[in-house]
Amino acid sequence: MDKRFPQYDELDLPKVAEEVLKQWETEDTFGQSLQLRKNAPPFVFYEGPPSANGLPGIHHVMARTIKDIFCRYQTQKGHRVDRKAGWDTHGLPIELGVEKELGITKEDIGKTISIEEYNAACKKAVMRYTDVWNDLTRRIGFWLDLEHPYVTYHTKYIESVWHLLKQLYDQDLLYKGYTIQPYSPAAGTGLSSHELNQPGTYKPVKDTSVVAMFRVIRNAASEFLFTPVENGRGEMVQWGDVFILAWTTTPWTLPSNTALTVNPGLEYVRVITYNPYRKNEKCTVVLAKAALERIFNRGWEYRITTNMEIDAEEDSAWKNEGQNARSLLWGVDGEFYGHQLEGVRYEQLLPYAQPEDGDAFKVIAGDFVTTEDGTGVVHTAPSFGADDQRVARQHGIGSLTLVDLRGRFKPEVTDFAGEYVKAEYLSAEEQAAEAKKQGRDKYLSVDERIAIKLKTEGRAFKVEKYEHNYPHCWRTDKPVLYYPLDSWFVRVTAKKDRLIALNKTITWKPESTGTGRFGNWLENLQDWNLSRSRYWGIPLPIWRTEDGSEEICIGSLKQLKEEIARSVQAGILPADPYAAFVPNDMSDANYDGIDIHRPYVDHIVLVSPSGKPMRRETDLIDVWFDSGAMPYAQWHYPFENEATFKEKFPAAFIAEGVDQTRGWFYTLHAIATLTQDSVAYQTVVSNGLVLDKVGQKMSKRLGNAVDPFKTLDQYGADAVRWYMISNASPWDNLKFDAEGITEVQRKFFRALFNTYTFFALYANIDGFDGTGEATLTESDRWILSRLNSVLKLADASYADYEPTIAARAIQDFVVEDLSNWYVRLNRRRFWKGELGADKNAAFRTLHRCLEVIAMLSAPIAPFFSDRLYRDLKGMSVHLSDWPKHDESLIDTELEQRTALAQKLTSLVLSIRKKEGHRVRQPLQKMLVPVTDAAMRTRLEAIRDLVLSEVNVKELVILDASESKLTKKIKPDFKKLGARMGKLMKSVAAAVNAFSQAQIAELEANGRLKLAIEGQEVELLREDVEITAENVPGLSVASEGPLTVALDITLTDELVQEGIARELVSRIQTLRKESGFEVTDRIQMRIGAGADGPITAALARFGSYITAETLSLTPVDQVLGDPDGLAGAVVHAVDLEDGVGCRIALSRVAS
RNA sequence: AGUCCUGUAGCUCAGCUGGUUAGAGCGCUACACUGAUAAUGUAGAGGUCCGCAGUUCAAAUCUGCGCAGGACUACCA
Repeated sequence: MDKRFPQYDELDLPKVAEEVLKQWETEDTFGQSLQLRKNAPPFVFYEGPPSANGLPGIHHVMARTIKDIFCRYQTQKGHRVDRKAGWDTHGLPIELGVEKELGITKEDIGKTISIEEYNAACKKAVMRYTDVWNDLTRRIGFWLDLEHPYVTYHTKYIESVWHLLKQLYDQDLLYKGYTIQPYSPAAGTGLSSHELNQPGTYKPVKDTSVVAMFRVIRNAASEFLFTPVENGRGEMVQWGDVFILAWTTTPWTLPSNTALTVNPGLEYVRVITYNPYRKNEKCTVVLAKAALERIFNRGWEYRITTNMEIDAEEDSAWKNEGQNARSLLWGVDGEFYGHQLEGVRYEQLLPYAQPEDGDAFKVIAGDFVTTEDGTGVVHTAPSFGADDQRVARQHGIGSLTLVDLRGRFKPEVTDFAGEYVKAEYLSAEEQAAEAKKQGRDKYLSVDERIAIKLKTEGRAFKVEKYEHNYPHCWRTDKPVLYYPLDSWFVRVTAKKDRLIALNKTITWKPESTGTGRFGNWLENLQDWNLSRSRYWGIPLPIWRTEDGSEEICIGSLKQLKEEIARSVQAGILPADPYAAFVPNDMSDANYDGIDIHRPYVDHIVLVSPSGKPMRRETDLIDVWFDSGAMPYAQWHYPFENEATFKEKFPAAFIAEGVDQTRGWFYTLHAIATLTQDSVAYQTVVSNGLVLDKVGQKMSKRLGNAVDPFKTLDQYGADAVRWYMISNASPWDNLKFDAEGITEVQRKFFRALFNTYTFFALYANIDGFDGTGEATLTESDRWILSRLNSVLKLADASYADYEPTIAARAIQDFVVEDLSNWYVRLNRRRFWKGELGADKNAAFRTLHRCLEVIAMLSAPIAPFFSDRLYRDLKGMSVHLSDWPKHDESLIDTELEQRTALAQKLTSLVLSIRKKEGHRVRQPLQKMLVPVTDAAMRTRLEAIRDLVLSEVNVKELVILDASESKLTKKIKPDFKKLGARMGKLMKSVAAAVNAFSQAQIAELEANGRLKLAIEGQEVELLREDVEITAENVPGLSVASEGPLTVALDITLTDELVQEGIARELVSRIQTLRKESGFEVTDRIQMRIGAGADGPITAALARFGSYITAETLSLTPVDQVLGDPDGLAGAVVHAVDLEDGVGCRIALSRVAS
């Protein structure tokens, strides 16, 4: 037999994927698909570069699947979709990984290991897992040009980045500033705000918080705080020293305090009380009125001033228990506004050092001060807070920076010199060692010891643990400090309006990420801190004279060479270290011949216009700038490929995880806006997280991470991809459950595979070749109509970046419509009789369905659909053109009609079930009452279909209006509600209570007047739904408006036919069990009692039985002694209770 | 603390331009079917549609306030 259509024994998706992958590689199918669209309009996709120093996880399968889907879809739609791979190769994660491997810290770099060696190690480390990544990319079927990736450490890439920086510089969008920045002492670098905004950086921590007491110096400005008070004995006394209360959660910054900030517009109060940690020591404290309750909240007792002294003396409990006492006496004595406190001076709290760059220790005003927390007075340490620094600068206040870059106190802080300011910077062992030194069981943090010191000195009013969220370094997990640093910034705030306006033109999937998360981010934009004090990254191309008066930003290697030449000429640089480089030679060899990373680029000293030496600013740039520069740098634009760049900018589509919102999505957007005044991408899909099956984040620590390779091995890429896409929208988090993949495999892929196998089996037998006359039946037209509806929906969904809708529609079609309905109903047409117009129609229809489904599924399941398409059409589906949907083939009426047939069928089957009649037992008739002509027409059309489905001989259509059926009436709320309004409830109640007579009247007249709540309302026939509820005397089932009655009377003839069918079924099973081919002819003999039901059935339906079973035995010889049939095997068969026979079968040699 | 997303059957998800029996698949139970068969059909059990209030004749659907989970934002002294 000619096997035009390959047949398979079983479905093995991983094997299919492997084989198809091999085919792709030998045929270069990807290359062909690009070649095919060489001159087609481009669809531009940007691949976000992964960092190859870590292993890929299952979430990468998700992200890459999404990217692949739309690239494949657009290719099928006739676009040229180039996909250049890329690698993100610089940055902190890589450096920290290398440090760990080499067992060094940042301090060692340049000492125990040269920068050269260190960077070489980074370069090696970063590409370590490229093979693993490439393997994953291939195995999940993500088509990407892995042969020509862009790599961010290549000289060409860096040159493009320099060019971008120069553009920013020339627009005055790059500046150097001394600012307070988030700084990670553990990583040894400042952090940009978007690094701080990585998921999980803000964590709840319990810090020691202190309300410190700053002693006011008495002078003219503060005199009003020193007013004497009456002490209860009629004497006017000075109530102890006067203190300003200020709260902090970072006691380690107190030694660096240089000012106190109050809100000039807020009300403050003077409170007379006692020091909570010093028994019976009077004091006067100043704080915001609104903070009173919070500070004096421990059941501390409020007393009017005059009796306080006496009460305090009498209250021995208070005297002895101090802070633990039930009550602390206090009284408000004087109110004033914050601005009155301005200029008040106080004694330095912890006098370890004096600021040299300005005034200090006085009260200043700042609008940012609130009373939501603390005392309404902000302890101000200009070095460790952005607000602090700004307000201090405004008031000429100096600063103290008593902490070094590793997060340790400087020597001046004698009590704590050299100690880390955060306990988290010490390992458990170090903490234990420190505890020993301290002579304690447990290590006490600097914060805790400062609090103790203040308590003993009588300068603490309140010490509490305070839980709040604090930012942590995204790489080291250690707390961040705010620290004054010199850095270079991109002035993105200057273009804030453009950034916002351009964002509004971007299509975000889902929309809320763009308007909410990203939109809000842009609204609160901060300048982009570009500096990183590290080694492995793109060096900042700015050279400066020592005094900073002259500087130059280099935008190309050519320019650098020219400047070097000038410097050499001026005698500043002995020789050109890049002498080998030839400007304007764009060959890779020329570019790869030099290295412009540190330390090489650091050795270059340029000459300023006035002849002074200029050295490079030592910082690197933020790696996020690297990846944000990929639209330009991947093409070495503007030095090469200008046309290519222009054609491929901006991208039509990008996709990454939501975690990139403030990462890559932002840097792409910022750089494009600032340098091109354009978006970098028109559509962005941000996918959600992949969680484990109970909804927890996957992590190595929890051991619930899923290995992508094992998953692919086990299920094949198609099933994994299909599962991920069909289960939930990409932007919803996916609870990854392997059982879901199994289900997809079983339902969708097996149904599709079985359908194809079925087709191939009979198409091969009949030698179907797609030609010949074809007369489409109603069900052919139906499935083609459904197919076109699905095609239309899938097309629109893919175009709208809604792959889940497409996947579900395709899957439903395959499983329900095609496999469970069309193929099941039409089975006989495929194997019965010779190849003719009808059979041809069946083959063609099924072939078309499979072919289109292969094309629709190709973006999501690229391997299996390619195999399917190749088997059907002999070419790769990925080289095919997306099918056009044919509106004329969509027949809604037909689809509805078939839906009606399906519903009717299911109703009849449910009656059979209820009455205990199996489907093989034919029944005489079914009755369906109808209410209108349209319904009657529909029923006529599906009559044969339904009858054969449910094995009933006759369908009687009853006219519901005339018969004596019991009726049911239901108001149409949508129609009536609008008209009846408030009366609706009563109307509904009245309608539901209608008698059969009333229903009949409404049906007859078309209208009925009702009295509802004293008003007359008119009910029209269209306002209600009238359905038949019952057919007296018959077994009935109904669903909604549809009712079916089944006549279950059995005649002898019906019983015999049932037995005949039963026999056919048994014989077919026996044929199969005996290993006969579907086309084999047989001889048969049946032994049964002479006057039993089987004999009667054989007498009447013998020829039917022999025809169905391909039996050559003459009908009148079938009944006989089974043992008499030569070479046959005899089987005993029970048809139903008490009815049995013996059957002999033998194959006739063909 | 604020913003956004999510909350529907044991599980995964539809439905959500308001309309009266809230659906599917999986899983479970029972029965049936058998020329695709590790498939399929029918039936059953399983729901305070997260809670409360409001708008409305009518709310899973719209509004407000909560609760839970997640993501994000924040210099929070």
